[in-house]
Amino acid sequence: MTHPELSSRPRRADARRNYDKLLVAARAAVDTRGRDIILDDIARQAGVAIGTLYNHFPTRQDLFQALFLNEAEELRLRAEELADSPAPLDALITWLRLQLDYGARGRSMGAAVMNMRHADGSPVQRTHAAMHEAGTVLLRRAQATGEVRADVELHRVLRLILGILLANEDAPDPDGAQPMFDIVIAGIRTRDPSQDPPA
Amino acid sequence: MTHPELSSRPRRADARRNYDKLLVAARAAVDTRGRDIILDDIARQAGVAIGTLYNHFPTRQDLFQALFLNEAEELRLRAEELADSPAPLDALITWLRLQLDYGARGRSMGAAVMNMRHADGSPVQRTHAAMHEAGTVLLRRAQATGEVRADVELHRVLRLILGILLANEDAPDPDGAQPMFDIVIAGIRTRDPSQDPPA
DNA sequence: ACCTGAACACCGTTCAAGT
DNA sequence: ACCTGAACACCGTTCAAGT
Repeated sequence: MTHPELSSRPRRADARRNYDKLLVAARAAVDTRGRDIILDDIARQAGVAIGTLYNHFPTRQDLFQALFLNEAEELRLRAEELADSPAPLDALITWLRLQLDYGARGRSMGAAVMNMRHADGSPVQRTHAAMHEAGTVLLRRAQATGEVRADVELHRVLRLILGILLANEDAPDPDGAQPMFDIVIAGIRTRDPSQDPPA
Repeated sequence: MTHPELSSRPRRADARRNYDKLLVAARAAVDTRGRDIILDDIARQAGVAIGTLYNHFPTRQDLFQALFLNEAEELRLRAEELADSPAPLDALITWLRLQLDYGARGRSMGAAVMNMRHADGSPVQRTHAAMHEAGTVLLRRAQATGEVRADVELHRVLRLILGILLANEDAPDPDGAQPMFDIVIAGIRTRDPSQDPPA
């Protein structure tokens, strides 16, 4: 479930149990309340004292980071699976769609965390970099066919997807993400259809 | 400065002074702290008691709405000025760029407020509707030339621009808005350049 | 018709004492 | 090496008393 080499999961058995219970409770809290989680509630839900929460996660960021490491790892894996698809453009779009879906589950907190600056060599930074590299492969392949513009940079597209998630959170129309996603996809494709391969 | 017919600006002179001082202080607070304004600070900065702030603005939303009515009015005016431009696509892009610039000034709170659902007939709702209609004229004109896709809806484009603003707030690269904006513009244009008018 | 500020509630964060 | 929870700080919100 968690990644021993990346997270700072404690060694002592009871501490590890508390750590895991906190993550489960925090994940549930984020799914319902987004960024406005109440730390006291999470600790109570996990059955530990508030000090224990602070012990494992000194800052709010530490908690969020631990929560979404797995998500980023999963997205890296999905990118690697898609990397030998015979249809590079479809593979890229599929993966970007996954970014949108994952983000919607965690109330966009995962994408938001990955969008921030992180200390070099830190678990988040390395996990993010790995996901980013795997996604870049998909992008380069789609660019090689001439279907996606050569000047497109992955981090801008991912940030646009984060923007779609954020802008739809308090929106009157909660199903607005898909058409916005379609505009972004259209925006990274080459304008001249003659560059597309034969259908 | 404020719109008598739209805002609920008080009639009594002293109350009106307090109301205005609160708006000035609130605007400064939003510019620096974004959505995380501290109501106590605003009241102190305005030189009134906290109860007076609540008196004029029962909820946080009321305060934000009062703050950004003028901004939406200005954007409506700009759209009307651009409506008889000889270059419809440029006019639309110019106006969308203004949306981005205005949003960046108020830490995206203005765009966020306008993106929410409002009670029919309320000042915000009417101001937003007026801005939206004026912008729709620009969009329709650009669609009539065949440069912008016919299925594009203005509120989705505006929400994408809000997304750009939100996603760049905690971003490592604060100048990332422009290239993201360019992708969105490319995404609403027709793919086949033959539909564009001669350059 | 509006202003004031004390009072209360809620949540975040620390830290001395414990195992 | 970790857990506990009381203690404190901070901020939001209400409301009785005032002008």
